[in-house]
Amino acid sequence: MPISDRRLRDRAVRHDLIVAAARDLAESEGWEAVTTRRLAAIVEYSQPVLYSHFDGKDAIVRAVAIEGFADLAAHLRQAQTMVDDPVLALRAVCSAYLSFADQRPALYQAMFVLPIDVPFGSDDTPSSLRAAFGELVRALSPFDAQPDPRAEITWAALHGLTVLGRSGRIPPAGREARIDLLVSQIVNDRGN
Amino acid sequence: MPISDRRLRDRAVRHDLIVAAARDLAESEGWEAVTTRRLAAIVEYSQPVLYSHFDGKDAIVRAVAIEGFADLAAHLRQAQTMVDDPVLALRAVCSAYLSFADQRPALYQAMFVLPIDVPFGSDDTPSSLRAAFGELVRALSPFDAQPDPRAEITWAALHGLTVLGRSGRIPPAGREARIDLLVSQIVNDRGN
DNA sequence: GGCGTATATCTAGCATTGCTAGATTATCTG
DNA sequence: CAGATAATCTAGCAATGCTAGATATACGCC
Repeated sequence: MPISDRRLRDRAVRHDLIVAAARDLAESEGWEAVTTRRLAAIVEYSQPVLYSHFDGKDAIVRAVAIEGFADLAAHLRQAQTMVDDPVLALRAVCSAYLSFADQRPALYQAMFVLPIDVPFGSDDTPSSLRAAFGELVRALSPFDAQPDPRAEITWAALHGLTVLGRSGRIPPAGREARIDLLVSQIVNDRGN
Repeated sequence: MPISDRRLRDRAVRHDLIVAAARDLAESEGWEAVTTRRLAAIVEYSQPVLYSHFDGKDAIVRAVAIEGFADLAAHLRQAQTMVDDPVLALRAVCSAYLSFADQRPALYQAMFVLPIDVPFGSDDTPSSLRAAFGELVRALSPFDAQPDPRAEITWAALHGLTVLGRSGRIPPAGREARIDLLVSQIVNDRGN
C-alpha cells in the first residue's frame, strides 16, 4: 500500500474537516463569522491550505450545501414513510421541510439563500439535490398527475415560509395553521 | 428664511441622491458592487459624508428597501383595480408581484433577501410595507373569510418562486402555468 | 543511509471592504 | 473682523478573501 494512499486519505479527512468546521461555525455564530482565517485556525493549518482543497470560500459553502441536500432528502423520505395516508404523508413532508429549516438554519441558508453556484436543471446537478426534490414530487403524486409544477410551487411556498418567517416578516404564531392551509389547498385542487 | 433652511433642504436632496445612487448601482451591477466608496464617488462627496446621513451601509440598503415597498404596493394595487373579476384580479396581483421582482431584481433583493433590520409585526413597521401586504390580503378576501394566513402562504409561494427561480433552482419555462396553478389552488379551496 | 527533487505547507503581503479619528475648511455670530 | 461652530476631507485602522515566494517535509533512487 503506497504511502501516497495514506496521503490521499489524509487529504480527504481534512477536506471533510473543513466542511464540518464551516457548517458548525455557521450554525453556532452565523455565516458572517465563517472566515477563512477562523476555519484555518479550527483545522489547525494555515490559511492557504483551504485553497488547495477549495477554489475559494464560495466552494466551501457549496460543499456544505450539497451535503445538506442529502440530509434534507433523507429527512423528507423518513417523514413520509412513517405514515400511510397520502394526505397525512404530504403534511408530514411539509412539516419536516419546515422543521429541517428551523433546526439547521445556517445549513438551510447555505442550501437555498447564499449564492452557491449549483447547476440545477443541468446534467451535473448534484444527485442529492435531485433526491430532495424527488421526495416532494413523491408526496404530491397522489394528488396530481403532473406533480412537477405542483412540487415547484409547493417548494416555493415552503421556502418562502421559511425565509420570511426567519427574518420576522411572517410571525411564528400560526405555523401549524399555515401548514394545514397549504396541504388543504393542494388536496382540494383536484381536476387540474 | 434662515440659511439653515436651505442647508436642511440640501441635506435632504443629498440623502435622496445617495439612496438613488445605491438603488441604481445595485440594479445595474448588483449589490456587491455597491460600496461606500463608489457611492461617495457618484454623489461627489467624500466617503464619510455617508455616515452623516446613515448609520452604515445597512441603513442605506434599508432606505432603498423601504422605498421599494411603496412601489410594490402601488404596483399591486394598480394591477388588481384594472380587472373586476376576483379570480382574474387575484391572478393579476400574483403576476404583478412576480413581474415586479423580475424587472427590479436588486430592489427586490433589498426588500426581501438582504438582511435589512426592518421590524414587521411591530408598531413601527413601515407603512409602505403594511400597504403592500394589504394589497395581497385584499385580493384574497373574496376567497377566504380569514385572508391573513392565506396571504402569508401566498406571499411565501410568490417569494419562493422568485428567489428559487432567480438562482436557477426553478426553470423559467412554465412560469405562467405555475401562476395558474397557484391561483387555482386558492380559489378551489373553499370551505376552509 | 544519503541526496536531489517534488510536494506540501507556511510566512508575509496585497487589494478591497466598512468605518472612524483628527485635521482642515467653510460658515455663522457678536 | 475675530472667534466659535458646523461641515467636510484626508488619512488610516482592522478585517476580509486571496496569492506569491520562501521554507520545510517527504519521497524515490543509488
